[in-house]
Parts: sequence; structure tokens; C-alpha cells
Amino acid sequence: MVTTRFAPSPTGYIHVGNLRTALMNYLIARKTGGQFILRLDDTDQERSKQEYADGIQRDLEWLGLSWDRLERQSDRLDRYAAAADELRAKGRFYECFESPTELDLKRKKQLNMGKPPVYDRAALKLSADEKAKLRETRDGYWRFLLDQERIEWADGILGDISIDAASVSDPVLIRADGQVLYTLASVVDDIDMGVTHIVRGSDHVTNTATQIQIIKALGGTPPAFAHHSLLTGAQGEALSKRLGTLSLRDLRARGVEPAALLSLMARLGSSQPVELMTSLDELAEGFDLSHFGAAPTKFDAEDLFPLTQKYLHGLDFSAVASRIRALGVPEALAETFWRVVRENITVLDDLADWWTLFRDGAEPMIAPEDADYVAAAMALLPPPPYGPDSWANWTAAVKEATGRKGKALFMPLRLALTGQTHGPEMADVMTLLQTVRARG
RNA sequence: GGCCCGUUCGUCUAUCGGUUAGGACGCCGGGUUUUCAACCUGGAAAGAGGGGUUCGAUUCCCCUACGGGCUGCCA
Repeated sequence: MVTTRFAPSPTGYIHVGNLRTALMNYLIARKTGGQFILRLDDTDQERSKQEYADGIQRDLEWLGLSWDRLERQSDRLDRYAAAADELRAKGRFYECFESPTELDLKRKKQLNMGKPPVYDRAALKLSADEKAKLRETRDGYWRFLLDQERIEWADGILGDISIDAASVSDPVLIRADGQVLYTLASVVDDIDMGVTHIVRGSDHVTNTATQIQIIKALGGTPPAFAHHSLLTGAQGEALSKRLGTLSLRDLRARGVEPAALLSLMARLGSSQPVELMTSLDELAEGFDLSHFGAAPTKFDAEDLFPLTQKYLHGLDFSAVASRIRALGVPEALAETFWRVVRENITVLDDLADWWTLFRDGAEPMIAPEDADYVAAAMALLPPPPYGPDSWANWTAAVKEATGRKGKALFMPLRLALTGQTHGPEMADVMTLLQTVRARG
């Protein structure tokens, strides 16, 4: 069975980049009737917050990305300790004593000499006596001993990847304070939970290389890996600079509909066209990682609004009835209101403006050269309320009285009544209009 | 500096050496609607640069440039 996971660390809210990862894993599982795990990678005690863990779950629920299983790494510390023991027993784990400052210095030195900043394994040469002595003054931290060979895997998106382990530092798996680090926790979880497919950002490519070795050292079988490209802003700038405005909660606040967001994220960066899909099943059906490219992908949040608009256009009255009621639209007008206005809104919040306009009337827009014309027309307009024929009757009378026709007849009246150059059919507008300020 | 990945219309991309380089979104024009939108229809729009290989390169190889990622006792 296919098992995938989305493993955010609760150190912040989900943004579009995370969502892409989550969605890909979700769709792969759903497509084959597999299992999707939500795993909170909360090994970093200082930065992880319950508030974020709750926020992540709310965001996923908003999108309908339901998980079959929820796991917390903080609940599994004993498993990680056991795995560490196993690695120690197998001679793949060694204790080091450099302080972070000393390591930093080493790296800088290597860089200055034109060498790659790879850990020199100095601790490996320490004798038992030397280690014992060091332990008196400081706590050791633990590294995984990489086999210095080429690590290869067939990536679901990038194709064949090969990384020389010698170009990578032995990863630190346990800190001096005893905290288990992500690399170990993640690998242990993936093995224990039977994860078969891992899709994540290409920022993890190097991690994957080392994790493959750790998985094998622990007797596990590496899952199928795929690394998707990272999103950049519309100008190609790193997305991290704009994360504040691209969190899911922010997009939601701006009126983006889940269907729009999911439709874009499931297709952006792939060869399949972005089309509005209204269900996750529909999205899952045609989803295939092989359609995705490896190049960085530009993401423009503005693309979400046409999709949102399209989604709203197709919505039934029943889906928005309560929302319209909440605006104070009278029951008798509610369904007509939706029918008339839905094609002129981009986000649901736009409904409020339209209702305000219908209820209170609009500040008339009257061009100076049309002032006499509009005044003459208003004299022919009876007071509200209006019926389905009001517009036709009125414009016929105005036409007769003024001799105007076509756009010249019509546009000044729209502007006078609604204050806008665009909007729904005027015949429909009339039936909803409660107030006409231009009548004076 | 080292390692990994990438570069085709504005954007996301197709092309398994020979194509009028295709599609989608966006954009522009026309039609329809007495506005806008929607819809229909038409159009403009692309192979980073330089070397090879080849009868022939967008496609294969190398170099350069540019972009992204990694290079943490973060994830």
C-alpha cells in the first residue's frame, strides 16, 4: 500500500510552498487508495509551538486535506534513542566534542583554503582516554559515519541523481544536549510508519542522500523519493522573502477559495494545464509526478483570483444562502441577488459591496455633458421598488423623450444608478435596487 | 569556494535529431450581449550565449553566463 506523509515542523504557519508538498503527498496517496500521514516534526523544542500545530491542522482542514494518521515526533523519543543505540552498535555513530564556534571556525578555514567545508572527522581519531578527558568538561554530540561512496537514487521528478558522500559532512544526529535531530527522527519515522513515497522540496536533495545511508544502516528499505522544484515569487525572487503574504491564512483572508488554491498548486510547474477542479478526487485522478519539471517555478498569487472567480460563478445558491442571509438580504430577494451578482464578484466578500449598493443606492456618476440628459431621464423614473419590466419601460420612455439610443442612452443611466461602468444586466439591477440617489 | 539541479512564447510547459516548435493561462483584435463579465472566434508571442558531434540540432557532448538549492549541535 502506498503510504505518504506531510511532515511540517510546527514552527510557523503553512504557506503555499508547504502546501504544494502536502498536496502532492496527499494526492499520491488518494490516487491509489493509500494512506496519508500528518506528522508534526516537533523535535526542535524551542521553536515548536502548539499554536502552530493547531494552525497547520486548521489550514489543512480548510482545504479538505484529511489525514489518516496523526503523529508527533515528541511522542516517539524512545524510538529515536533505540535507533541511536542500534547505529552505535553497528559502528556507524561517533561522538564528537567540537563546540559550535570551533566548527564554525573550521568551516571558515576550509573555505579560505579553497576546500569544501566538510567535517574533517577529527573526532574519529580520538582515543578512548582523550574522549574520557573531553567528557569531563563538555557534552559530546553524535554524528553518523557516512560511507564515502556515490549515493544514487531514481528521483520521481529529477530523474537519476548521484551525490558523492565525500562532499557531505557526516550528519549530526544527536546534539550535545541530547536532542534528537530531524534527520534521524525523520528516517526512523519513515521506516516505522511504512512510508513508501516521499515528495518534498528540492532543498532536501542532499538530506536524501545521507538519509538513504541511514535508512540502510538501520536495516530499512529507502522509499521512493521525489523532489519538487521550489517556488519563487512572480519576479523570480526567493519566496521566503514574501512568506508573510503567502501564508494560507493570509490567502484565505483575501478571499481565495480552497478549490482555486488546490487547482493551481496541483498543476503549477507541471505540463498539465491549470484548470479549476472542484474536488480532490478529480485532482487526484490525473495527478502524476512525472509531469513536473525540475526548474524553479514562479508563483503569482494573483493567479488565484481568476480561479476563485470561476469557482464562485459555478456555485449554487444553496451553497451561499446563509452567507447572503447574513448580509441582511431579504429572503424574497436572496436567490435573485445571487443569480444577478455572482458573475460580477471575484471573491465572496464582494457580495457585501453589491448589497450595500442595492440597498442604499450609489453615489451617482454623471458626466457634465450628460447632466441635462440624466436629469430628464430621472424625471421619468418612478420611485422604487422596480419589477422585471421597469428597465425596459423606463429606457423606452427616455428614448422617446430624448431621442438617445444605444450606448449613449444606456451608459449614463448605469453610471447614474450604480456609479460604476460595469456590473450585472441593468434589467436585473433594477429589480434589486432599493434606493436611487440620483432621483434626488 | 564545493556539491546538486535547472534555462523553450509574459507565465506553466510539450517535443524520446528532421515539426509551419504544440497546448494552457494571460495579453491583443473581432463576434455576441443595447456596458462589463461570461461565451465564441482570430492573432501576436519562445529554444540564454559560444563551441563541438551529425547530412541535419531545441533535442546529444563541452564551455561560459544566468537562476535555484544545499554546504547548521534548524527543519
